[in-house]
Amino acid sequence: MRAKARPSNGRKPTAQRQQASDALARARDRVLIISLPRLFLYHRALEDAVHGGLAVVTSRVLADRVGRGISSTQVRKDLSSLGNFGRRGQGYDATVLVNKLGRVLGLDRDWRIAIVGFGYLGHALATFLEFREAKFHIAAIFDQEPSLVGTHWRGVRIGHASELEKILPHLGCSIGVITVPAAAAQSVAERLVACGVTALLNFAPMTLKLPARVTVRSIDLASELSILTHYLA
Amino acid sequence: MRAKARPSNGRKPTAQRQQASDALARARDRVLIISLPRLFLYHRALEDAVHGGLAVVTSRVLADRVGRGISSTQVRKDLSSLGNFGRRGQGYDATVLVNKLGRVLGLDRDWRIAIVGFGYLGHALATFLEFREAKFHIAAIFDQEPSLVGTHWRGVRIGHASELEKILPHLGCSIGVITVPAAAAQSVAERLVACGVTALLNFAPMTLKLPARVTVRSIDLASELSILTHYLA
DNA sequence: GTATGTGAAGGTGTTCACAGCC
DNA sequence: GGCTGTGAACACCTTCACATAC
Repeated sequence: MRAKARPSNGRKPTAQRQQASDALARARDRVLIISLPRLFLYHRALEDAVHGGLAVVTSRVLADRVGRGISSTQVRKDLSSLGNFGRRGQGYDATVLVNKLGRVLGLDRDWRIAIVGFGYLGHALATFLEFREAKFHIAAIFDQEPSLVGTHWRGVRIGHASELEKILPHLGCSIGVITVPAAAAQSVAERLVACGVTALLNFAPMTLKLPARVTVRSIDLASELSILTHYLA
Repeated sequence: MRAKARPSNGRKPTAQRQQASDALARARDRVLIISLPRLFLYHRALEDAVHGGLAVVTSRVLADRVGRGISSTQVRKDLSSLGNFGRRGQGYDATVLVNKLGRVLGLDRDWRIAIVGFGYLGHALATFLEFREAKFHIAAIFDQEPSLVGTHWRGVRIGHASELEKILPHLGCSIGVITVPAAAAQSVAERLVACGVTALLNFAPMTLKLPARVTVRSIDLASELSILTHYLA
């Protein structure tokens, strides 16, 4: 005979931790799981629509504006997970939707960002945010390069990487951007977290090992290219 | 994101043709569907392992090296889809695996890249590839900025964006990188495709509409940040 | 008629459990 | 003992179909 529904005892610590962190993540999300990138696309498309004078948008119009093979059904499913503010037979009030999505995505308030590594990539990100994303403010910049340290970028003094602990804790940055070489990334990440940063955007081509409470997004240029080459090969 | 296999030109939409094209698409994928980013991570981790002197690697070791919550089962499933070259009881020959993964990812040969838009971001990518990814060569660079045009970057002359059609077709670039403002991206993409580029890495914050035969990967910095802010909010 | 919202069905990716082999 | 390889179970996400509301 076979015992059923046996409680899983004495699991491996890694598996257990994984499960616990999954459960936590689930509880925090509740509403949305892997649909976040889509919600962001809806938000952007709706901003454009509002800007272009559209007051009401249907799921079909929104799907077409987003492109990327997203269906109107998908749009409705995603939106309905946030509540019911469409009007049947009419569509969605664009402004209401933008606001709702903005709130869900955390785009209804401003954010302070610390950039570590101010080479071309750090520069690119800073410039991009500065003139395109009003909600994100570069509040701190660090680098190791002596010729950079002490200079200013749009009023922000570039500090030496070693000054991180001295400067950062006072600035209320919740987001850190890591654009340093792979060898330095793990250490920089840990130091940022120690200074109160709880979300990281990592461009270093490696996996960061950090406490589960820290949210990390990694952008791996080599990975993206090799996905392209796979399809070319 | 993987586009759905859709017959690109409606020459003969018979059931037979549909089935054939599906089978073809399946045959091309067969091995890998959404696991490509993981395969790349395995490849990188294995390169490190080989570099560090490991000759044999188990699925567990590989999983731990990759991190990111990937299980050893996941590793085995992914690898087994490429064939059976593990030795039961022992593990995988690291060198054999690296080579196999390299072949699957198209990293067993060199690639020529055209960059359009040579601001900070274009510069960052070029520099990154130049000194870290030997397989990728910057073969062409374009920009609109008069002060840039005519100058050289590592021996590559920076051409004016309007010269694209004149210069690019002779260079055999299969990959294009778009780091221009959103307003110019669609047009640039179409022109690159017209010049024979069939894979694009797009940094412009918008959706490109292109023929299905073109593979596109989009990196959207604002999207990544807003995913972070969602978890912070 | 038109478009939303949603349970149910269908697909796809991940995890489990164990057979097979060293 | 150890580790791979894999069908089956499971969980998740997407699509379908249609009830619901304007």
